[in-house]
Order: sequence, then structure tokens, then C-alpha cells
Amino acid sequence: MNSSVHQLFRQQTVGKKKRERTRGALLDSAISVFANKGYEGTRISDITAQADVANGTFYNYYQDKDQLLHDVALGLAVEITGRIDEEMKSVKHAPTRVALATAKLLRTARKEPEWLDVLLQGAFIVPEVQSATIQYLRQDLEMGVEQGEFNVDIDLLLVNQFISLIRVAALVDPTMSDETIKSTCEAVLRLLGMSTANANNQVTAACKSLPEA
Amino acid sequence: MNSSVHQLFRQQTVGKKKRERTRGALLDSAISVFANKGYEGTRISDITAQADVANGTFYNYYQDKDQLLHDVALGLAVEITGRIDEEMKSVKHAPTRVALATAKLLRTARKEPEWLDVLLQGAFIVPEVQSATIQYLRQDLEMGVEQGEFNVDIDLLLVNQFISLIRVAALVDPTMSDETIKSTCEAVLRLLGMSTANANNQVTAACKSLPEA
DNA sequence: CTCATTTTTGACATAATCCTCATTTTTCTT
DNA sequence: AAGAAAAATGAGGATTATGTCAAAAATGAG
Repeated sequence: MNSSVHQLFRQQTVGKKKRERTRGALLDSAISVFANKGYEGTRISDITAQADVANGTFYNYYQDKDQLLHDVALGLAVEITGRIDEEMKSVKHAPTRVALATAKLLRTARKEPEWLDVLLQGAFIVPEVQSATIQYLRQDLEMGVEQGEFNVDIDLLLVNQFISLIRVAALVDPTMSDETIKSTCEAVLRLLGMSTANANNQVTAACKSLPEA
Repeated sequence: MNSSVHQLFRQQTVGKKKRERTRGALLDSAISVFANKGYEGTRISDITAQADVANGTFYNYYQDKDQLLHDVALGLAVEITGRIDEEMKSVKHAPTRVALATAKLLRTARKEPEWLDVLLQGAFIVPEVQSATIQYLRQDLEMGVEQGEFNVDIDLLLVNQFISLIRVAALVDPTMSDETIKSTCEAVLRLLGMSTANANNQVTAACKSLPEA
């Protein structure tokens, strides 16, 4: 049985050969199970049951949970950052970009809480997912320093602090209210060295350009 | 075999009856194993082996891992916050208190990385440990707002953001260099609404009052 | 030192999960 | 629609962890 309504990887594989479609089913299943039981708490049999395939089928595609998490999280990273980037092509002001990207990411998490959950699990466990995520962020942060808007050193610690603020939002308020999104965006900008008032203004402006709840 | 040099709970139970001493051994063992294998990855047999007792002995003291984590993390919370509070009795200026407490906590983590690791695991898993930690923090944060130094709303989200910055420091730099400690203290103050320059000054001043590395 | 009480022990029954592979079923090309 | 290739199946052996308990050992009060 597969209770997830939004099947990212299955959608990506309709029309392809059976092999790819089954892989897609396993990946979608993994999103749901990893999110609900956590990576450590997940059993292979949870994933195959959710994907509606036999136990042995898993081993036709992956050798272990690690490889599956790698594929799932990296796929989610590509999907999510791709969407956000696409919507921000024309924005050149770093604080606006950061506020918008954060808000859009958290909005995504409101609709698909499992996506962010699994992406973050991957970012803390799979090095390749971590570096993909970090690289994506780092550009905007460095742009903000060059623009004289962010008054901090951009290093590995700072980027991880950024990511951890995202994680906390999902943890404290899984429903991801507008309130939580706004507070988190402001916290991020303060972390980057903007004043409370400045951060507030940036976030208020950025949120206006978001589609309605 | 017990490779840990610093045996907090055993120290607390020397002279007491056998029952308390064995409990202390289990608690110290748990610190080491939880820190190295993570809560989920820990087997009961790991803990009894490390404590140099038989498998069945565990069940004379705890019904499951949960109860053990509860005791260990709460014990660590009491020990660590107790020490820090004691050393800050006379400090009334909230930003100084926050910078000092953060620096002292991270200094503790340098000497006893396992303590902070397990405390944080507990804070995210055991509600009672979480609320103990949060209550401890919240007082200083609210004091800072009253003193007009922290320009933010103190809510559950903010307190968790604070804690997550601590966690990130331990994650990114387990050796906990002075550099990491300083950066983290500054990030915390920025999160609380202080300017980069102000945060910098506070932290520099606070670090001067710390004992040498 | 004695011995009732407390504590420890570790083999074992139970249970959970992993992973394989011989067999069956499905796919899809011609 | 036939049939070779691809994919799926799920029973079962191997492994690992859990929690129990009757017997053995250690404790410490008198």
C-alpha cells in the first residue's frame, strides 16, 4: 500500500521501462518511511511493503539502506533547489534571495513535510547530499557579503548554522505556519548580520511576492 | 572494559552501596556508547559490555534504553547547567551571561565531547530533558529583552534555534577550537538581535574572563 | 565470622531482520 | 501471439538482539 499522494519519483518515471518505474516506487516509498520512522528506525521490509513489492525486490535495486537514502535525498535536493532557483532567476539582491529561498523552501515543507525531512536527514548522513546543499547556499551568502548586506564571514560553520535553522523550523512546527516561516526567515537574516529591523523589512517585502497560502 | 577516563556518575556514587555504584557504571557506560553509536544504534549489550557487567544486569536497573537515556541526559543537564550557573552567579548583564554560558558550555564540550553529545540527544528525544534545558535558557533570554539588549521575541522557536546553534558547533568541529567557540557565541548573539559589531565586542570581553585553554 | 539478603550471572527461549536464490511471473520485441 | 529476456517473488537459513530466570556469587549487618 502506498498512502503518499505526491509521488515525485513515480511521476518522473511514467512511460519509462518497468525497471525505472519500480525504482521510482521504491524511492517514493522511502521518502514516506524515512520521514515517519527515521533512517535508523526504517526496516527494508517497511520500504518494500509501502512500495507494494516483495521483500526480495529491494535487493534487485539497492545493496542497502545507505544507497537508497543517497538516491532519495539527492533526488530531493535536485528537485527542490531546482524549483526554487527557477523561481528566483531574476532576483539579484542577496538578502531578498536568501529570504525568498528560505520562505519558498519552508512553503514546500508545508505541502510536502516529508521532502524536507528526508532531505535534511540525507544532508546530515550522506556527504554528497551535504555538499550539494552547502554549495547551493554558499553562492547567495557570498553574494550578500560582496553586496555589503551580510556582515559575517561565510564559512562551513555558518552554512551549517543556516541549515540548522531550517531544520528547527520543521521540528518545532511541522505544520509550518506563516508565523514560523516569517520568524525563521528573520532569524536567518539576523544570523547573517542584519539588524532585527532590517531583517524584518526584507522578510515582509519578500513574503509579499509569495503566492497566497 | 570501560575506556572512558572521566566517570561522572561513578564519581558521584563512590562510597554508596553496591546498587548505586553499578547504576553509576551503567550511566557512565551509556554516555560513552550513546555518544559513539547514537541512541538508535546502541544495543543493550553494548552498554553492559562497556560497563563490565553481564547482560542481565541491565534489567535489574532499567526496563529499556529510553529510561536509561532519560536518566543519563537529565543527570548531565543538572551537572552541566549547575556548574555553569555556579560560575556566573554574579553576572547580571544578559548578553554577558549568554556569551559566557555558551562559551563555558562549549569549553565543557571540548573536554568532554560525549557529555554535550548525549545531552543534546536527550534534549531532542526526552521531553523532560528538553524542558529542563529550555527553562534554563529562557530566563537569560528574557532578561536580555527586559534589559533592552536582545531585540527579538522569545518563544519556543527561538530557544530551539539557540540550542541548534550549539549542536552545530559540536557537529562541525568536534575538537571545539577557540575559533569555533567564538564564532558560535557571536552567531548566538546575532540571532538574538545584536549587531555583528556588538556581538563581537561582547564575546571578546566574555572570552577574556574564561580560564586559559 | 555467619548467613540472610541483595545482586549478578549467562544460557536460553523468543522474536526480529537480513539477504539469497530457485522458481514463477511479467514484459516487450519481433 | 510466441518466446527469450527481464523482473518479481517469498520461503527459508543465517544472524543478531531482546528479555527471563534459576542458580551462583557477593555483600554487609550483627
